[in-house]
Amino acid sequence: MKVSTAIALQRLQPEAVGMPMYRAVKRELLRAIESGAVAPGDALPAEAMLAQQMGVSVGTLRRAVDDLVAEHIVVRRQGRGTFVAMHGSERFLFQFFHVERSDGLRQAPEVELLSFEKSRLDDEAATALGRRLGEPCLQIENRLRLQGRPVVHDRLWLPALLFRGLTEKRFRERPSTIYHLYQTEFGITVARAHERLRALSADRHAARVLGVAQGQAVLQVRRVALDLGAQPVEWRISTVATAQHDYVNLLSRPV
Amino acid sequence: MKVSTAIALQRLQPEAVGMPMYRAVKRELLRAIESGAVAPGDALPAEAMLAQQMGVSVGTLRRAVDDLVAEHIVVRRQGRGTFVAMHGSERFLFQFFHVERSDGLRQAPEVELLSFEKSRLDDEAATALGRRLGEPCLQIENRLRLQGRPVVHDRLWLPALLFRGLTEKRFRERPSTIYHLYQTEFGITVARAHERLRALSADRHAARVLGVAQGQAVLQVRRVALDLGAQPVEWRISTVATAQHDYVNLLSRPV
DNA sequence: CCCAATTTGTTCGTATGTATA
DNA sequence: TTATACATACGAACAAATTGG
Repeated sequence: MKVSTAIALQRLQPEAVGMPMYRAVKRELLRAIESGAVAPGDALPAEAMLAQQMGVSVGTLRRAVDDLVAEHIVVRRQGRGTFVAMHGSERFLFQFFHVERSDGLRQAPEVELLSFEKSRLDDEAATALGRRLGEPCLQIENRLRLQGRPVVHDRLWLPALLFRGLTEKRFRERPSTIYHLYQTEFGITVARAHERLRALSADRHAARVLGVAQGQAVLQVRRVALDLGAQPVEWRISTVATAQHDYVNLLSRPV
Repeated sequence: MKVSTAIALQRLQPEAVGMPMYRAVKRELLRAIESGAVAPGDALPAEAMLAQQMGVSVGTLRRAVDDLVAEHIVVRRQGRGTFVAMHGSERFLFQFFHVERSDGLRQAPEVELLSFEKSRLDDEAATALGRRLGEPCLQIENRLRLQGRPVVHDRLWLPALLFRGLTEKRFRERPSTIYHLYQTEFGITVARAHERLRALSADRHAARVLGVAQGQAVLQVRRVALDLGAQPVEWRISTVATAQHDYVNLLSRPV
């Protein structure tokens, strides 16, 4: 694991910016992370070093990092350093996967690839991704199992321009989560997402994949995933069989 | 609006507590708010005053208040003060109401009371509320309209012991949201909630209330609302007609 | 096992800026 | 205008966790 001792950073002048210093510092750090100057998993330079480089006090630097921590963009470890957050199963489960068994049992799903093909963005996907209709994309279909049972059917649309060189083989042989693959192989970090949920009747395809009766009520989750710069990078429609599982949402978890 | 100039607060000794001072300060402030020493809408004493009373620096005091702000328990207003957060339509919409029209239009619902009766907790409600089976409760049924259309059917279970003296008249004639009523009339502040969502087929009752076909897929939201001390105070089952509306969830909103 | 160096975590105090009444 | 309150920024000291010798 690389430890950055110094990275290219702007020295900030007080008042030169129309915002508080700690905001400018945050933007500068974000820029360095987005640009790849510090890769996921790497440690940032120490706080004292960063503060000196950018010409601000340690307190101001920490204020900026506090924000990045709150957004899960970096993680602090006392005695070790501050690291660019990496996507892995823990974070996936915590931040991006909301389905668990009705009795509260929470486990990582087993993912099974159903299909992988080059395609073009339809109207809905193009709109969601803020891209042009008909733009080339990769379309991927997964089935997720929990406790051995098929529970989620995922369909993903990825703009081909953002994922150049992604093949079925590379996708299938990823060592960790999908978002980990985006991050390590394509420099795309999913920072947050918007989801819209609705109930509908399972169509023939979804029913077959999930092993439920056609017409059965299922939960549909439509997600746009955004990168660090808030640019849409993935459009996903998940269908969830909620006979024995729930979609869980915690409103205002305690700190 | 009352402005507290001094409230009963413990003076904290460093090291006397097995946690950082700012955590102890936060707990002490929470205690004061829970006890009603500062009522919702009231201003806390100024930061300098609080810091002096509790024997900590302003920086430490602010660190504690930062946490309370993040949890929406208090709100700061520069130049005015720090206020105990009040439940109102804005907060309701922002934190506890997740249904909006599919095109993204977000409005406060019109609420219509369908029934109000004294009852007893069934197994499911008792479990959710952490109370004994058969304990007296109030059971309330509402219909919520968005853009004139019936969209949500709510059933609420309230432990009678926590809402003594709540009558249909008082409930019906509340001037604002339900959570505002809990807060102002019963000293119960809903601070957060857990929700579990699933899809199912509308039963006859829900279908009639929402004006959809029986057997139509609808979204069911089961919510436990917790007060400041994390005690369950309300159990609610909402049924949402998602033909033209969605349940919206923002994962990691930016700060 | 202990020590020393490094890094983040906590706490203090002070000064100045900005918004409000 | 003045006073008050929160917001930003600085600098310093020590505590706690980690790592490597």
